[in-house]
Amino acid sequence: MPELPEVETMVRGLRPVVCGQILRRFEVLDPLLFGDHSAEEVKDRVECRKIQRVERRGKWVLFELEPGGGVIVIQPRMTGGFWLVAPQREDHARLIFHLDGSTKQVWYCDTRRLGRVSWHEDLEATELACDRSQGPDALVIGERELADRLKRTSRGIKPALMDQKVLAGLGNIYADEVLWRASLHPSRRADRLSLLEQQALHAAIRPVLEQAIAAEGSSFDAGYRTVLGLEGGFLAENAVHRRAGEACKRCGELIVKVYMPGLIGRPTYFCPWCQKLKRVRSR
DNA sequence: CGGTTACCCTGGATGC
DNA sequence: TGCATCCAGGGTAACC
Repeated sequence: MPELPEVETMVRGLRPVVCGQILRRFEVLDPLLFGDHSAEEVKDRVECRKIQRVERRGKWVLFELEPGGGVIVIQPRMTGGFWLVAPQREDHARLIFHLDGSTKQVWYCDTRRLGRVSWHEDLEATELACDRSQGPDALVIGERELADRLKRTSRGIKPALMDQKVLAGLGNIYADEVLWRASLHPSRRADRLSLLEQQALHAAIRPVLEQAIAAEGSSFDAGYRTVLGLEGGFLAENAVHRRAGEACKRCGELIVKVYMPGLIGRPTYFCPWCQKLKRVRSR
């Protein structure tokens, strides 16, 4: 479910309600979600501490507690999400943050239970953990840095963009949208883009993500919702993802859906006219 | 080492 | 209706 725009939307929704509040009780309904530190251990450290800030790094949510409380890091992965209102499916609730404020509790729900919860002693340790599995955030990365990182892999440009160690935040939906905007075929080799193509690619990332954030992310089926239970609107205005058979907004060619090697079980959508794999030789 | 796949999970949609 | 199969916003361990 959540890629960068969805997680950013969650964080923006959580901040005004959660920041400055004491985390009275950290109720753990599903201890399977925890990593190095057990649920009990985390409870001991975070309960009765003030939540100072809520931040996003790539697709991760960071709850920074007052000194001594460390940092709770939640990776929603495919189906994790936060609810300020009672969740649609209360049986999918995995955590409950009990607070003092007018919003008494914040639910964390995760249908498929693929999400993970970790805890780190302080900001420094959190930073290290983030850097170990994530590259620069997609909203922050510079053109040169992106180009340098793409030069280091011979994979297709789409799997490279989805690799969180290359840059953090893009997933299946927004990789498709960024590549369409930059007019690049998803199977182009990441290390063989021209300078112009590198520039076009970098220039496409921010506008796509910002438009998606403005729309509060992408919802379909029973998946992602905002913290208030609302659907994100981006898939009503996007270019290619989940639009197989529709006309390309740029050239009118029909959007296709393919499964590319290296991306198991994840469909790719693109415009075969705008996003050509090979240059057509003119004669 | 880098690239690819197998697998972790569950529920809704689709097909027979 | 009932049951099997497929599908899905992610990430990582294990394999070649």
